[in-house]
This record gives sequence, structure tokens and C-alpha cells, in this order.
Amino acid sequence: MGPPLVSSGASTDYFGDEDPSFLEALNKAVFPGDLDDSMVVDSEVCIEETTRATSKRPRSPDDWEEEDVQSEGGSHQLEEIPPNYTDDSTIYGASRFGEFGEYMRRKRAKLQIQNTEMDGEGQASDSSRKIFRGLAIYINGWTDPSVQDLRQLIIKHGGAYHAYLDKKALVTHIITCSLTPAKIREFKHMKVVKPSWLVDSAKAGQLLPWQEFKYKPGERLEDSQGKKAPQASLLNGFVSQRQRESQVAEAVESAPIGASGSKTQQPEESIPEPPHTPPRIPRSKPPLFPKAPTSPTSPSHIPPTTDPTSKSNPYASSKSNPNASRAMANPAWRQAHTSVAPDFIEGYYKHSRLHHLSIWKAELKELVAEAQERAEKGLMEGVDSEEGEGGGKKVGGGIDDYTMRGAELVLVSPKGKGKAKARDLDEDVEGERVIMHCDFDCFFVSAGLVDRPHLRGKPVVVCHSQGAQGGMSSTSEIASASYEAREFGIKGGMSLQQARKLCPGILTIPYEFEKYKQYSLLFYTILMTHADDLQAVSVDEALIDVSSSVARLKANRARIQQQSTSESELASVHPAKELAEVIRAQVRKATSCEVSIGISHNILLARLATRRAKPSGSYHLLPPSIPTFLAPLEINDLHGFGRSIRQKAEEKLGSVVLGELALKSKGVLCEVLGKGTGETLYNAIRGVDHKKLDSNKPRKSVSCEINYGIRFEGNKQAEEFVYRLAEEVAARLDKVEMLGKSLILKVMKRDATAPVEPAKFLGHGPCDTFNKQTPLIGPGGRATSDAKVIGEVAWRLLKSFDFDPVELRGVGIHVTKLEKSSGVEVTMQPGQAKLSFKVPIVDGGGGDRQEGPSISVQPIHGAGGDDEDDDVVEIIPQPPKAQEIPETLEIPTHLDLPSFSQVDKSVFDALPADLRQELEAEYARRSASPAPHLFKVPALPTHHHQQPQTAGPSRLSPPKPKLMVKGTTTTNVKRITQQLAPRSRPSISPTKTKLFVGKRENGLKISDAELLKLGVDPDVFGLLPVDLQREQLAIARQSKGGFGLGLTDNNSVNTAHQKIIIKPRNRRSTRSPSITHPRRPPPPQALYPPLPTIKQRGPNKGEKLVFCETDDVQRVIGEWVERCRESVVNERDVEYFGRYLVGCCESGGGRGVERGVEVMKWWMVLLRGYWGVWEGGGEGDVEMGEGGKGRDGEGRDGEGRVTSEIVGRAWWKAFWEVKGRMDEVVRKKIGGSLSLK
DNA sequence: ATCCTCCCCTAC
DNA sequence: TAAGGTAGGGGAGGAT
Ligand SMILES: Nc1ccn([C@H]2C[C@H](O)[C@@H](COP(=O)(O)OP(=O)(O)OP(=O)(O)O)O2)c(=O)n1
Ligand SMILES: [Mg+2]
Repeated sequence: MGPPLVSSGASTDYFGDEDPSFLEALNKAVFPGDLDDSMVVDSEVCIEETTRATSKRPRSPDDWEEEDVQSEGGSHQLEEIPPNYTDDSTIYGASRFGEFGEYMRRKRAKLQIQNTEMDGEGQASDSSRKIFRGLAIYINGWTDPSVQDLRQLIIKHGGAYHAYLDKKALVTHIITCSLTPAKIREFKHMKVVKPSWLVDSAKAGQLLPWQEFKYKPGERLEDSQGKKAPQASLLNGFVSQRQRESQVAEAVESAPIGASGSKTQQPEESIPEPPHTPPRIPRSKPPLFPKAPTSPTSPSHIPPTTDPTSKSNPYASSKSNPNASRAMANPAWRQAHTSVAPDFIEGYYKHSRLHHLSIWKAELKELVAEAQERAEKGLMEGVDSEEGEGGGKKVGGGIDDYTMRGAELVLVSPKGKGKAKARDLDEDVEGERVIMHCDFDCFFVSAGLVDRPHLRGKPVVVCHSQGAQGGMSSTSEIASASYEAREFGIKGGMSLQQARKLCPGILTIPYEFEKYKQYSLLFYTILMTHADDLQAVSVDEALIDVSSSVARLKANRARIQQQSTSESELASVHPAKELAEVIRAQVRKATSCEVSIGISHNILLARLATRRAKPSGSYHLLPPSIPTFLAPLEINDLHGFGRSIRQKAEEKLGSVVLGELALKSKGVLCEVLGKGTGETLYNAIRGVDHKKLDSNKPRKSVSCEINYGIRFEGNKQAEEFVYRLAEEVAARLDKVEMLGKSLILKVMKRDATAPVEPAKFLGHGPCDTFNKQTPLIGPGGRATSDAKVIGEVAWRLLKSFDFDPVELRGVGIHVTKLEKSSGVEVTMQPGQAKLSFKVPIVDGGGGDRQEGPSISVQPIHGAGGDDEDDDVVEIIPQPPKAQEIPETLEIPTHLDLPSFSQVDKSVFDALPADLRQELEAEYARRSASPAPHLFKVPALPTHHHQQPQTAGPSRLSPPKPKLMVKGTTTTNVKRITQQLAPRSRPSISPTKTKLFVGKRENGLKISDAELLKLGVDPDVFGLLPVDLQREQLAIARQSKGGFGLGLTDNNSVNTAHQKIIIKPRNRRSTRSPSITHPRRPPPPQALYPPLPTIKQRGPNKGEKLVFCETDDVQRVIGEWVERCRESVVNERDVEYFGRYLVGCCESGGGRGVERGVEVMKWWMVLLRGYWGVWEGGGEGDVEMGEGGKGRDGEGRDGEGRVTSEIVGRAWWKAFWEVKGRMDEVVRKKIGGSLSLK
């Protein structure tokens, strides 16, 4: 656009047609969001559901099916619509719009009650008029809105919920979705009604006549058969749309839960009764917009359906997915998108969220194990220098290696041992044990919103289908839903189409695996700082034992109180809670995401506490409230107890509520659930749990399986696939340096009654699964990791089943009976070698490790300088510089699956000022230290002293708490530093300082202004315990003096530069052999090299493209923009960026252009998010450059502050400038207009 | 009693 | 379009 042009131009240009949808999406996003905040639905009916379980599922457990499919009919049409999507959207938009009014209104109303509702507290009455006052309700069995939801609804509206039916006389009504014949008889004389009575009444704001909702045995309810039936009814078309909608809304079901399989459907729901639909639905489901989605209906159509129900089965399985059938009819399409595609496995894994979750978990466990070993060893020898390669562990410097491995985590030292010991010794001392369960709130969504602030507060979900894609018939699964989305009943695991039925305005954002990994590392790094012990649960979740940290805080507090009265108030807050809030604040600062923390004295309770902490908070479940807390929970609320057990409990024990189950004897529970499970439950009901944090157990199996997109046409293809899968497994075995002696082939075969193409696009649908195990014999001896051998064995097993390859829907290869490969061997790769080292070591102890990364820690003892110390450890920094090289290194280990990479610089920059300062201080320290080593870290007290932990605090001999604390902090710093070091800074400059310094500040009297001056966030500072405050202060001062932020560079220019370096991939990835570090030999190749490529998709779906995938470029841009939100963007960066894009367009062929366009769109989206208002006003010029660099990046205080307008205009100016260059290139290259079309 | 095999189940 | 993986806990039942 020319200069002036502006927006329109934009739309015109790059986003030509798609724009509409693209823009629409943007608008939508904003739109609804505005309202948001509260979401509506008051009844919230969220449903939940689930459950069901399935009883049936005859065979395979799965049945996912989306039943939605049913809606399929609708979807069908929708499908066609897409083309005109624009129009549609317009049309739909209109209607939506109207609905939005209602939506908003509701939302607003809901707002008021929203927060309060859940907690027992209550509240609010407003929406909740006590319409159920006087009612005594008992809920029987599984229900559509879950029992829990119904219970809340009942209570919220003044009713009484009875968990037991023992006194029938007291119960006025029984709510159920299904009754067994026996129960029917039993309840014959009672008022048995469907859940919709409660839901509809709540919506209507008045108690509706129960008779209209009377439960009739004949009616379907799903229940056992579940699946299908319900759907069928829905589908049937006749229900008017409106009715349908309302049903949906009400019923809401939800989908299956996240996890597993069988789900599905069921949810369905309750829909059995379409008819009723209550009288208006005044408020209640906001979501329901009638909208068009649905439509028509006929489910059928198309032949594919094979036999939908034909078979008699009740479950019949779902319906087929017409879109899939159509696509599968095209040979070329099949060749390109199903298991027969040459790079199917690679592409599949690259996009599989579940695969990523699994890999990450394994990597995190490994990192934690390494940290623990290190801590225990206490020091290790430092390897010292390893710089060269080292980067992080193996990976040397990898800068970023992608795997987490590159990163190093250090456990808290103080306790390292201490803890361990302490723990072991006093296990019983429960009193002392403090466990925290930390979990990000809607992790994928939260991470995605960091760069999309304009979507905050709106109903957002993460899924592969973006924007309007898929219309209303997308079977894309939702990985995570924002809390706003949950208000509509949307849950993880459900399909996008189901979600759209619940909330047509739902917004979708793409996966950003790289980002999740980075945040996770930051998260773990922070946790390590406070934990005595840590158990990696998942990327976004961990259990930590903070007993010693809490004890220390407690002790300090006591001390302080004595000293000064001023802080007495603090006493009211339990130190554990205080620590939890500190952790939350640190993670928030580091990632801009919310983490919730549950605290208690054992794992079981800490986990349950998290649930209450959840939206965004912390909750300490203390002994006195345990009984009350547990009684109303249901069995499946317990970790490890899922739907299957729930069903057993319901059927054989007559209840799923803990309060009721508490009456059962241990014997009964064991009889029904098995010995171990029964006892675990018995104890859990009483809040007892003796489990310890996961100790690093050796891996027992390595597997690989794919149950998606499996569609073979002949044995040849199946064989080819099996061999490729075998290569994958072999690569994974090598990666962990293990060999196996036994192989298990897992096969999923389409259930005879299931449609050829299941409801879920390319999903496996209802299947029968088969496993076959056989010994795996390698060449010489037994265990092997040879791909060829594995492939042959696997294929032999598959053939032995003699299944028609066309019927296969899933294949998996599991290798068990593992043993470590002999040391070396594979080790070859440098990179890997490093990693591996760990293994060999086992005994050797001695020298192993070199982790090299850079840091090694050695214990020093005391002495030193400071006081404290007891256990100090030295850290040897890695050679900074090496880093550069490292980057390139990359490592390609085998697949590169997503693995964690070290935290990259940008992430480092994103760290909160306080944390960053600590790091900086650490760097300074390092550089300062003569030898490279030597930092002190409180580590174990090596020989000298004894008590570790406890001592910890004490460590400092004197009373000075601060020291102790400090020690801790220091430690932390180190850890983080270690982690970041490799990548971070090139410049480590220097200077000074020392560590510890004992700073003696005492009181924490310091003004905010002063804190700001030091770069310390007053808010966070305020949350810190006194000792930590001191520490922070000391460090902050130090760093200021030392080398202030300056060196870090985060400041504008440098930072920006780095970022802009975009091509990170280039850099990082490695790919350039040339760059490879000298030392490192070429890595082995990954089976599937990662290509970071950006996704380039057709220009057409611009929107999607824009949001799709995470690619480095987008990430970099996001960070760049984010960084310069308050300061004017640097011209040089813009210039660099422009050159990069132009180069991109010129070189990459059409793809380069597409990519460039994609990047521009992304950039535009970001700018619109922050400075949309200034988009058009191009005229005012702002000087670029200068403003920004100024001072600090963060705090900027007052004075010459750059206004948002100036910053925004500068950004837009930069945008148009770059766009102008792009246009030229595009014109030349593609011809005509810019619009790429 | 213990262990082993062959599942199912659960979690993220 | 969509990407339903993966490892470990544990139970049932049989072999030892
Ligand atoms: N079946 C599942 C379960 C989880 N996840 C991913 C997406 C989640 O964001 C992340 C973490 O899982 P959680 O169970 O912690 O769910 P959330 O973090 O999304 O929500 P919550 O706030 O309830 O923790 O794992 C997934 O893709 N599929
Ligand atoms: Mg979470």
C-alpha cells in the first residue's frame, strides 16, 4: 500500500479473498471478546458428562466417534459452503450478531456471579434464585450434566443435594438419565426426573413442573448402549433447529473427556427429548445461537456410510464422515494424506500433540533425573570445560537443541541431599512434608494467548483447524480450552464442531509446540529453585516437595517476628501458601501464563487442592478441612481413577461419591476394584496417600504407534509402513541407548459394524485391538535395537494375524525387556554422546558426566567467602562463546521430535526482571571468577556438616536468615543460569561481582521507586519472604552496579537484532553442517529431521496460515513486537527484517513468497492487536530508532515516555515500509498485484 | 507366595 | 482436513 493506504490495502493485497475470513476471524475475535469477561451461561451448565462409559464398547475401547457427526448432516452442508464461506460467514454473522446481543447481556449478568459460583461460597444469588429451595434431590447414576455439575446447580439454587438415598423419605426427587430395571422398581413411587428439569428450570429462573421432565424408562437415555442411540434421535431430523439448538445447549454434553477413548458420544445426550425445550431460555445458554450451523440434517448421504447402524448394534457406531469418504475416494489424496504417504510418519508426529506430550514428559523426566543425580552427587566433578561442546549437555552448546536435553536443570541444592535424606528418614514425619502440585491453567491456550493479548478473556481453544476452516463440521480435536470457553461447556478432547455447537463464536488458535517447550523449561527451572524434589508430570505440570523451603520460611518468619513486629501480619498466611504465590508470580513473570498450585501434605491431596486453586490461584488443603473437602468429590476426581472404575463403583458399590464410598469396608472395595486399587481408594477417601514422588525408575519400554490415518490398500503398503515404524522405534531405542528382547505388535482393526470412514476424520473409529508378543532376537545376542530385525519381526507378527490390510486402523510396535546398550556403541554422535554419557556412567561415577554444558558444580565448602555456605558449589560456566558455534550444531538426534530445547534467548529476555537479574548477576559472577568455576551453591554439605537441609537454613551459622535464603536464591540463580547460559548470552560479560555478597540489608524497607530503579518489580518483591527480598535486593544492586542491564542487552537494539535473526532455524537448526562445531561430528541423523519450516500453506487460507503453526519466524516477530511495545521499534531491525523477507520472497520460489506473505500477515495481526487504531494513520511520522533504545527495556519510568501512539505509528510505518518492498518483489515475481491471491 | 503374560486403564 | 501417543500401574489368571 502505498503509503497511505492502509488497511484496506492490506486486505486487498495479501489477503485477498481470504481476507474476508481472515478479517472476519479477527473481528470476531475481538468482538465476542469484548463481552467476555464473564461468560455467560449461567447455569453453566457445563456439562460434563462423560462417562459413560461405555459400558459397552464391545470391543475396543474406543469409540470415539464424535457423534457429532451426526450433526454431520449439517456439517455436510457446511462443507459445501466453505467455498462461499465468505458469504456464509456474512450471513451467519448477521444472525450471530443478533445473538451476540443476547450473549453479551447474559454475559454481563453472569459476570456478577461468575466468580463466586463455584466455591462453596456462594454467593450470588442473583442468578441463582433459590428456585430449588425445599427440594431434596438424589442423583442416580451417570447423568448428562455430570453429577457434580448438577449438584452445584442444585446447591446454587437453594436445593439440597443428597448423596445417599438411604433415607428415601427425605428425598423429594431423583434425577437420572437411566435406570436399571431394578432401580425402576425401587423408584416406582418416587418422582424420577431427568436432569433437564434442573437445567431448564435454572435457565428459566423458576422451577418448572417436574412432570414435564419425568423420566420414562422407555426413553432413551443412553446409558448403556449408549452411543448411538442418542445420536440417532438427534439426527433425526425433525427437530427444528431451534429445538435442536436448545437441546444441545441444554444438554450440552460434553464430550468425552479428555482422555480416552471411548467416549464419546454419549454425551449426546440427553437429548432425548427434544421436545421439551423449556420455555424460553432466557439466560442460560448463551451460546446457543441458533445459527445456522446445523442445518439439514440428513445424516446420511452418501454411501460411505456403509453401515451405519446397520448391524444391529446399538452402538453402531457412528456415522461415517462424508468428507472423509469423499477424500478417500480420490487416489491421489489418499496417497498424499494417509499412512501410505512417504513421509506420513514424520508429518504425523510433527503435528501430534499427544506425541509431543509424551516425548516431553520423557525428556523432562530425564532432565530431572540428571539434576537429581547431580545434586546427589553433590557436585560432580565438574567437567569443566567442555565448553566446546558442551553446550548443554550434550548437545553441546547446542543452542538450542531441541531437546530438553540440552537444558540442564539443577535441583535445589540445599536439599538435594538433605531432602532426600530428610525425607527418607522421616517419612513419617508427615507433618513436615509439603507437596505442591503446580499446573498451568489451560496451558496451550495460555501460551498461545501470550502473543495474542487481544484474545484474552474470550472463549478460545487450541486445535489444528483454524479460523473458519471446516465450517461447522470440523472433527479437529480441542487440546485445551480457555476458561471462558469452558463456560460454554467446551472441554478438551471434544471436536471443534461440537464446540461450535456450544459456542459458535469460539475462537481457535494453533499449536505452538516450540513455545510450550520453552515455557515448560522456564517453569521447571523456577520450580527447581524451590524444590527439594520434583516429579515431572507433564509439560505443564509437576509435583514438588518443598518441605525444606517451607520449613525455612517458617523459621525465618518466626525469627523475623521476634525481631520486628511489623511483619506479624504475615504470620497469618501459611508459609507454604506464600511460597506458592511466589512461584506463581515468578512463572507469571517468566511466561505471562498463570499456574495454579495445590498444596497439602501428600500427593493425592495436593492434586485435589489444585482443582480448587484452579482458575488461577493456590490452595492449601489442611487436615481440618480434608473430610469436608473430600466427601462431595466423586471417585473419578481422584487421580488414577477414571471412567472405568467409576462405572464399576456405580454398578457394584452403588455410588461414586466419596462420602458414600467411605462407608464401604476396605474388603468390599478390594473385592470390587482389586486389592491394590481397593486399598488405594480406601485410603484416598480418607485423605491418606503414602506415595512418594516418582523416583527415577528405569524405563521399561519404548514404543511407537499410530492409530490415525491408517488406510492401506494392500499388504505391500502395510509392510512398508511397519518397516518404517520399526525404524522409528529403533531410533528411539538408540536415543535412550537401550536394547530390547521382546516385541509386541499392536494392531487395531475396524470393527465389523463400524463404518469404513468413522466420524472422526481419518480416525480409527470403533476397532478391535490385538496384541501379539514375541521375543526379539538380535544378531548376536539377544537384545537389539536393530531396525531391520524389529521390522521383520513386526511384519511377521502382523502377517500372522492375516487381517485384510484394508481393515487396519492402527499399528504399534512396543519393545520391552530392555537393557542398556553397552556403553558406547551408538554413542557416536557427539551430541548424543553427551547425552548418553549418563548412562554409562552408572557406576563409574567418576568421571562421567561431562555434561558439559557448561556448568559444573563442585562443592566447595564453606569457607569461602561468605559465610554461609555450607555447601557451596562451584559452577563452572561454560564457555560462553562456544555457544555460538553450538548453535549450529544441532543435533539431530534421531528424530527430532519435539524435544525441549534450551530456553532460548528470547525466552530469557522474557524472564521477569528479577529473575533475569539474578541470572545476570550470576553471569557476572561467573565471568568474574577466575577460574571459571566457582560459584557457590548451596549444595550438599559435603562432608562437613551434616544436616543438610535443615541445616539449610541454618547453614549460615549465624542467625542471618538471609544467608540461608540467599543461598537458596543463589542456587536458583545458578540453576537458571545454567540453563540459560548456553544460549543466552553471547556476551557474558563481565564483570564482577561476587556472589553472595552478603548483603546485609535488613529490613525490607525500601520504596517502590527504589525497587524500580533497581529493576525489581515491587509487586513481586512484595510477595517474597523477607529473606528472599534481601536476596533479591542484593542481587539487584549488584547487578546494577556490576553491569547493569546493559550488558544484557535486552535492550532494544541488540535484542531486536537477535531476534530478528530470524532464521533461527537456520541457525539453529542446524542444518548447516558447515557450521557444525568442530568437535562434534556430524550427528547422526535423525530419522526425521525436523524441519522447522514454516508452514506455508496456500495463500488461501490466509488466516489459517497466519495462525498456524508456530514457526520460528512468527515467534520471533511476536517477541520482537512484544519487546518493542513501549519503545519505538528500531529502524535497523526493521531494515533487517525487510531484507529478510525480501530475500525470502526472492529465493524460495513461490514458497518463499507465500512464506513472506504469511509472515507479513502475522506481523499485521500483531500490530492490529496492539495498535490497530493507528493502522491507518500513516502519515504521522515517527522517528524510528531513537526512542527505543533508551533505557531499559522494562521499566521505563516516567519521563520521556513514548506514547503508545508514537510507538504504534512507528510500527505501522515500519510495516508499510516493508510491505512496500514486498509488494515490489511480489509484483516482479508473481506478476500483478500484490495480492497474492 | 511369586512371578509372568496379557491385557485394561489412566494421565497428560 | 487432521494429525486418536505413550509409558507405567495394576488385575486376572496361569506357570513356577
Ligand atoms: N487429552 C489431552 C490432555 C491434555 N492436552 C494438552 C493440552 C493442555 O493444555 C495440556 C495440559 O493438560 P491439562 O490437563 O493440564 O489441561 P489444561 O492445562 O489445558 O487445563 P487446566 O487449566 O485444567 O490445567 O496438555 C492434550 O493435548 N490432550
Ligand atoms: Mg494445566
